[in-house]
Amino acid sequence: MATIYDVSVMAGVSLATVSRVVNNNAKVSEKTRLKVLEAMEKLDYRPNATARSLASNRSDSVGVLVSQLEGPYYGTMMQQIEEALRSAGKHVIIAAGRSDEALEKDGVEFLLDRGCDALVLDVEAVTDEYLVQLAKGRTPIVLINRYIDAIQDRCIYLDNEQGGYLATSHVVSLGHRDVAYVSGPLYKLDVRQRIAGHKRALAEAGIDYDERYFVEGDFAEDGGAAAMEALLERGVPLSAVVCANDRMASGAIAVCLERGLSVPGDISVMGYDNNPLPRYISPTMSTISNPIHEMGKMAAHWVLKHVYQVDVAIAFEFMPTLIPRGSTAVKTP
Amino acid sequence: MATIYDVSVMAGVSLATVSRVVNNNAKVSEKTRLKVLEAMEKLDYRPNATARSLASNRSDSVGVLVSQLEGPYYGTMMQQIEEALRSAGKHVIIAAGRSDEALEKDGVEFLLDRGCDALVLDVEAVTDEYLVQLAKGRTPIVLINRYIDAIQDRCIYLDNEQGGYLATSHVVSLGHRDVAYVSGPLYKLDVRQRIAGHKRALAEAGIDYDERYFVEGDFAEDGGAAAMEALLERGVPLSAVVCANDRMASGAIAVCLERGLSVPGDISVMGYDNNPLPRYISPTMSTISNPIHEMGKMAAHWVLKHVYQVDVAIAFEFMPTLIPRGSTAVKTP
DNA sequence: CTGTTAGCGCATTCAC
DNA sequence: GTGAATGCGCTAACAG
Repeated sequence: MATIYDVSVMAGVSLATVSRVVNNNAKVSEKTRLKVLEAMEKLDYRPNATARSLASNRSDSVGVLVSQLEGPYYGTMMQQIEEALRSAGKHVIIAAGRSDEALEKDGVEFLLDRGCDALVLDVEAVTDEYLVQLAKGRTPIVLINRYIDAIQDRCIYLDNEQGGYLATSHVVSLGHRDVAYVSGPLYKLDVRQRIAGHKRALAEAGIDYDERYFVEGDFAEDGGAAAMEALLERGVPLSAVVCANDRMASGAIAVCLERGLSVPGDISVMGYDNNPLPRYISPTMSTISNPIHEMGKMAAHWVLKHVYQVDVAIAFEFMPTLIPRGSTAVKTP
Repeated sequence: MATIYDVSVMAGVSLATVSRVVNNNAKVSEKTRLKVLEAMEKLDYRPNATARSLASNRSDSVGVLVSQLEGPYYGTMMQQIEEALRSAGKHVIIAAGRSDEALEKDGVEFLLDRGCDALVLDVEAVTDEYLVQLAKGRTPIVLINRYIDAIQDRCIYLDNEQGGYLATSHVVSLGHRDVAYVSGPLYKLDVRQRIAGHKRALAEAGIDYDERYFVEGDFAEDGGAAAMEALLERGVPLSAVVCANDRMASGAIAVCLERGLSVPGDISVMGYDNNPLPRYISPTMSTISNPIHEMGKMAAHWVLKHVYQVDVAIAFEFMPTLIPRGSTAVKTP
């Protein structure tokens, strides 16, 4: 592997001059520049990113920490981030936190130690306090899917309260009053926000909140199925079930159909996230859009703007929208 | 940020000694070790990975290049790789190649320049020759989903020919003889291998291969729908359609149902990959298992074994299996 | 068992 | 416009 020194020798110039033409950040006469370029070419010289990083204290790479890599959710986000960054010559180092506080912190430290120029975090287990503290450090961070007042200028988030509100008010507006809610794990902030929106929609319709209509799920299809079964066991009248994500809604619908209940004839079911599902599925899923890819892209733009001085516009808050489809319908008497 | 020097001063030892206790790779008296650990603790010392990498010529990170990050396919693979590597204290740097030769090469060079200890590649646009050459370099590489004879000891792959064979022989064994095939993009090697298996199954059943029963698709749902429509337009008798992946099979089924054709009553449809699909979908998808997560894990193990001297067993070839479900049935007269 | 010394490959003052 | 010198933080011989 040729080094900058080899190039300088072949070009008959100093090492500093080679560095200048490589980085194109100082005046170099056209003549010597050409000599250097020729030598670089001949030696197939490629700068050593590690050495450059050590000397300059920049790495041209940004760390991304997500809670998991699989599923329809993070893949599209990662794709957007990688794409936006790579097209600006920056690169991505990935770590997965698995919704575990220790693992998330470990991931952050790893990315920090690797000398990332910035961190994009989609984390849920660490505390606000930790993140606020982290934000004071030398490495800029930007949060996806999380709003913290003290560092709101680094938060790219979805208005989940509004999303929860939209979902429930949709079924309420169809005439449903016996509306159950299948939430995600309660330790997650966005889950609690969606619940708050759900409650607001109920209150607005003058419907009392009733614990018997609530089940905590796990965001997985089987969990949605189990939740649906639990609700049916409870023997309370039920005409609509709002789920905190599409996967649980799928499980809930499956249980209904298996028990001979028609969806949406007997029970309306709402999802959340707008996951891609096969087009021939029946019923199609009424859901709430979750523009996660937009947020990923925006997080990348935030980094480009604040760390690499690229001139791009930034939006912080994203609004969910209702996508009514076939799994919800007007309440029949 | 405290450096190793700060620690050595506070502990009253030399810089080399600190390095020894950090790396735990040489005898240090228990007494001085404790002094050092205490100083590290007090200063909240964390080694600078970049400097360490430059000095030692190792980075404890491995590069992973995939053609895309989104979709059900690569997420689960990435997850397995990250998990296996992280639990061994190694880390993952990701790049996406987007099935473009230039981008794939660019990704490889980036990962190489970052000083990755090894590369895991799931690439399709670069030539065998390029990869063989790359394998001769100083950085070990391992290939997923690609078999190259000259470097077979670095290939983790699925027997796609066999998968293609299984898919088609399944419907043939159900009595179908008018069997269409919707392939993926022909420039992809695994696509051609699946086709070869398809042809073998036909030949074995004494069915002549007929171009009118072949459509090149794009691995996307809409492409599968378009392919199905094209097949129906052709006006040839049709009793089964074998698709090169589940997503296209979904599109194909959608078109059948929209046209009032029953699946599998009128037409049997086969998928490939065994993607997760909602449990309430009807018909359920007959498919071929593609143990991509296993292959991801194995690639990580390969790296652990050959680069980091961890003692693990390696399997190179993975066999697809038939998963018959509801979208295929015995041919009715 | 411990300290000294020399780089790893490059960016970045400073002189000239 | 160009070169010489210094150091980024750490590892790895080599002595002792």
